[in-house]
Amino acid sequence: MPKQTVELTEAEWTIIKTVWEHEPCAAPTIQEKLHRQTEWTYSTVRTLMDRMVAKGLLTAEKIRNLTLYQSAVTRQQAQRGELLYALKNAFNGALTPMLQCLLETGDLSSEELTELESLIKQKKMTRKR
Amino acid sequence: MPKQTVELTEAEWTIIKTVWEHEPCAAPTIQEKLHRQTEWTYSTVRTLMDRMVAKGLLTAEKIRNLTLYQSAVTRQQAQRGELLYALKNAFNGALTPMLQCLLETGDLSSEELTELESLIKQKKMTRKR
DNA sequence: TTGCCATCTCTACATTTGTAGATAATGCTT
DNA sequence: AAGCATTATCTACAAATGTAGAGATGGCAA
Repeated sequence: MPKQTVELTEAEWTIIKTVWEHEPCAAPTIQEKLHRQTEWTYSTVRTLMDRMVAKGLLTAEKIRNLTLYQSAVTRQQAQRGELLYALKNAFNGALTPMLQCLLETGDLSSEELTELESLIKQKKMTRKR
Repeated sequence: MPKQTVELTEAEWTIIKTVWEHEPCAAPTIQEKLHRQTEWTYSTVRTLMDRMVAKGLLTAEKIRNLTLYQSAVTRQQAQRGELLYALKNAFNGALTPMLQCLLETGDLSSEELTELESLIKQKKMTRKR
């Protein structure tokens, strides 16, 4: 069964996003891809990734001299985890205020707002089945 | 000027939510209020609160033998900070996908959905001013 | 005035997170 | 076979986070 509640640190987010884009991939690859953004050395990336394996966020398979990594949680799961964390701590589990705050926070274009409306309509449909 | 990016750890969230409800208040008060929920000792609560003062999340004023605390960031600010953190890390800054994921995540009643719709309509109004 | 209770102060310590160097092993190239 | 480049291993360490005990202090009740 998949991890119930996925929680990632900021550095882990950085890593896993790159893994999702390149998996299966080796640590040096990730290091290169991130180098511009983070300046992390190979050691840093490697340590992070191995810790993530220990936590069940990634899987590693060793082939000869190369360790190939893959994500063990999906983007969806991770995103959901992040949202649930915020929901629980910042909003005491109340979804509507959270959505409200998010709407206020953002610069949404009218198109995006319209898109949201249809998402909500859709959601309404599904709900009352 | 207020802190523009507020970030709280989970323990800090627990503390500040109780402070918001009782401020100005002393550490022992917070400890009592949280006791059921967290089992934290006075020392723990106190340490946390003093660290939060150092970070500018709370303010403290000493009156004789009593230290009175108050929040230095509003609930709004803190909530926004949490959301911005999630937005940046989990959604690469893309608001719509975040909202979408949130909609999918939650058990929203039709009433809540309707409420959201009107929020969006309102937002649309404001936008095209 | 004595002692108790509430509150504070200081220090401590384990774990997690962020970061990385030094050294070893592997395997390709000549 | 030797050397070079790539990758891996192991160890380290500072800062942040979570948690708390021991002892000092101040004020009130008897």
